[in-house]
Amino acid sequence: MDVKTLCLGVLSMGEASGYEIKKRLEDGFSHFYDASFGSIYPALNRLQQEGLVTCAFEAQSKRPDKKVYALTADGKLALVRELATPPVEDRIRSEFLVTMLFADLLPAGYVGELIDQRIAEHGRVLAALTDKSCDGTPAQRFVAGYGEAMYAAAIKYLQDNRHLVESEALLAQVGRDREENGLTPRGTRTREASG
Amino acid sequence: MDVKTLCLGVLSMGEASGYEIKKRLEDGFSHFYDASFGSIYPALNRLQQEGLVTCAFEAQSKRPDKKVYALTADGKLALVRELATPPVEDRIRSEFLVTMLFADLLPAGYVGELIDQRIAEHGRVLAALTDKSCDGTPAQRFVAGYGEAMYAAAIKYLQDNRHLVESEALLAQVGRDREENGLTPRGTRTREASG
DNA sequence: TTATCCATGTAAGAAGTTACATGATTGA
DNA sequence: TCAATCATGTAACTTCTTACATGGATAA
Repeated sequence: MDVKTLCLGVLSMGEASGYEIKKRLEDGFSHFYDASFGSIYPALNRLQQEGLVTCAFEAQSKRPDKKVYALTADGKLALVRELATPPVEDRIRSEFLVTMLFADLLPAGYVGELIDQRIAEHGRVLAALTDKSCDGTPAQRFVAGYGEAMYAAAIKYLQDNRHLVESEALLAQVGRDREENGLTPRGTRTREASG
Repeated sequence: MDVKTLCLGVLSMGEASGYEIKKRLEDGFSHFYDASFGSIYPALNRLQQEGLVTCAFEAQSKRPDKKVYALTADGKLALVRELATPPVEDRIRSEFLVTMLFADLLPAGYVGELIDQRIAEHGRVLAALTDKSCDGTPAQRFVAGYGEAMYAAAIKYLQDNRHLVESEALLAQVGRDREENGLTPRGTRTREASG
């Protein structure tokens, strides 16, 4: 699955311009898939070449001209075929969690700030999703609700367990343990060699 | 943050070869960040050129030779500097959720199977994480626990709400609604134009 | 005997992001 | 007056994945 499929999907809910596709991805998709203009516009052009979408040029006064795309029968087929291939596993890339994993290398206050920010940001997204999960098709509510459940669980977990990465005393101890075990710059290696 | 930083991070917990770094990422990181050999080996070579890691060659009998990397003082500094820059938002790419969003284009039975598989797979990962969240540093338990919380919430949500994307009657209705609104192949556009 | 583990590396390519170019309109 | 919205597109670049090359040891 790639940006082309994503465009086909958005278009299956109604015709749209590239710009509008991006907007619709932002509010409704953005927590589990995203794409930039730099990938959407080329994708739409390729899709048109392949006959999977049609394009209607619309001149507008007071606004830049628009190219409104719509699915063709072939396009809908291609979308269904794509959707019928088993989805690959979720790919998640969380710099936040990497940072938390090495929290003992950072000032506890900074770690606390990061968690505060994260809770606040998740709260905002959660509120936005809660609005959305009331209307739309059942499938749209399902997906919005999924996001809600995830963000709510994340907030709760962070609140209940932040002490694990914020406790200064603990962190200092871990720091000392590390000195003893792993981080000597060189030369002291034993074990593991010459098996 | 990139694979180089990830390598520095793993090495901050103890020296390792490229192969071992990959293994350690797989069990402990893989649910929120991953990297392939094709990115790890070049990363380690660059890191060595930059003086952020040292490399000890270890000849092994009965096994291929090994290159064991260890952080230098500069490397640890670089890691801390990286970790101190605010993490970018999580990037999540879920083909599963995209598929769910367009579930009405697919046979309900197939959608049900996908959900069953997802619940089973999440259950496996959850069990693996539960083992891990008992030991390790507090930070490691924090991150493993975060994963646990997410997978548990996902499983519960799927069980409680799968009817939203599996109900045949509803889906058929949505399908008909779509015919009427969006998917006419071309020409019928009104609204939205010439604003 | 077949597959998997160990172990490193390169090269080609996919897929996407960022930054830029262009420019009127509108709201703060 | 400054920023944001609308609107499309290209080019350079980054980053990572996949596939390949190599090959002994071991477990099923």
